[in-house]
Amino acid sequence: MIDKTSPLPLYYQIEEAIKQKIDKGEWESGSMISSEREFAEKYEVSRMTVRQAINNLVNDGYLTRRKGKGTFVSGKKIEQKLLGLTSFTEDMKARGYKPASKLVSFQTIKANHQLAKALEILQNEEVYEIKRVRLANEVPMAIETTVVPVKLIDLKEIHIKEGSLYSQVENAGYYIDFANQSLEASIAREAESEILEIAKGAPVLLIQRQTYLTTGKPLEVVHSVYRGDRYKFMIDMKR
Amino acid sequence: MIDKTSPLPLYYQIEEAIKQKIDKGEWESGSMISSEREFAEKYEVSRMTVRQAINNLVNDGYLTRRKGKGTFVSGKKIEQKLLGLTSFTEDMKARGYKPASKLVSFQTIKANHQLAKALEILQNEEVYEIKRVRLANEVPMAIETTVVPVKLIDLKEIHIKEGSLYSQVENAGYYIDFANQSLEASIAREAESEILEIAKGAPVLLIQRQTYLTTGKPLEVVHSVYRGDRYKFMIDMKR
DNA sequence: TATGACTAGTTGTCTATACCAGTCAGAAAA
DNA sequence: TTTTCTGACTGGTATAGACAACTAGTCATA
Repeated sequence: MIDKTSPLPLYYQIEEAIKQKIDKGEWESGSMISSEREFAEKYEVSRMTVRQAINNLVNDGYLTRRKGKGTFVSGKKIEQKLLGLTSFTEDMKARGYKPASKLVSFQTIKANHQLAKALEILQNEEVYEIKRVRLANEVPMAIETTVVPVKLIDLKEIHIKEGSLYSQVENAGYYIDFANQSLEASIAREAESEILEIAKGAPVLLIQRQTYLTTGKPLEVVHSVYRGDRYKFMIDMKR
Repeated sequence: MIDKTSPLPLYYQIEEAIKQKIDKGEWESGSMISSEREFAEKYEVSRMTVRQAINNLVNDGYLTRRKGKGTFVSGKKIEQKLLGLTSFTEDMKARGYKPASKLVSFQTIKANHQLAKALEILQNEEVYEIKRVRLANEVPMAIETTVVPVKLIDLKEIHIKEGSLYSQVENAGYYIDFANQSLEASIAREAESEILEIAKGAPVLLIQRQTYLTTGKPLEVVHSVYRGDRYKFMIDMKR
């Protein structure tokens, strides 16, 4: 299992062994792996060597440590990777604007055909629809609509107002598996142009994101409309 | 300098101390920092503790280790980060389209005021202007215009046709320091609409990138126009 | 029935030490 | 003078052990 005579470092061999188990799906997202001491005993190496292997996997996003509890297989994170493009709050702060988010509406509606298909639920099933306006220095910059199936999770408006949807999802025991996102230029429709205070037909950026859970089911569909005249996506590569 | 009675871990205090020196510019890119053993002696901690601090900074991209030589303040990376958004070729392949790039023109022109300012050269100085059309399955998807000061590097058309500008830049002994990129929705102008085979006034995505060398001078200005109706930026987050 | 103390388990931090593996400059040998 | 070797430096790997901080369950007690 581990070859002590190999020129490959021990920690690296352990790292690969663990990574394989995860990639093959033998160890599922959210499940606890052996403790550091157990690994050390099993592979007949010191605990620090096991820690080095695990550290690398934590850095690569494969594992998550919880002090006092253990080490767990990560749900695949999207937040960091999306950040560069979609974390409006961070983005605005970095540019010296005051970001704000206004909850426009929070309601349960019945899924139409398109939504039902995207979320893999039946037509007319209930979904939460969360509409927010994103502001920079009080100026509306984008409309963001998030849709989540009701049967998946019990959402409270109060929590939406302050915290992250994703933390509520993890509390409910779900883990995000992957997401895909698309971005395209388009033209403002009437309802959007009013909220964004731009002319109908003005250029806008559409961003759509679909997020999937480890269960294989979709968690959410997010639809964002950014005004094209004021909002520039800036991506700084300064380190 | 380091407070051994503080509840903050020692490695963390060291980490912050080093990070500060770098952020403040006291330690320049490419310069060597003290060896691990020197830090250990200076802060009166064990070498392993210093290593933990340095490890974190290496993971964050602040430092680079070179076995047998020392630990150095990193140059800032861009290519990987740009990839997700701008490597048209990879992007198209991943989606199963056949990407192609057609060189429309390669010429030296005199910089106008705006270009001169962006590239930090004098007005009317010579610059290379490289215009390409990006195709997917023979359909034009984007126009890309790259402008580089002539005095910076000796570019050959033949090399532009096949290889990367960046490899030529590194061959000439220049290194990219950082870049910034902006992305916005806009409307196609006449010249663009013709090449992209869309209507004048149709929505397009504008992407602008400015790249800087470690010398502090700008290397290039890249201006891209993507058609909004056909091109979607897809960003997959599958790990 | 609650509450609090204890305990066994986890990861987190830190030490002191050892040897390995590159790098480079200067001393020694050719 | 040129080449080779050696030694002193660098980071890389690995050990064994200690104690701290945190979690969750058990068990005795009020």
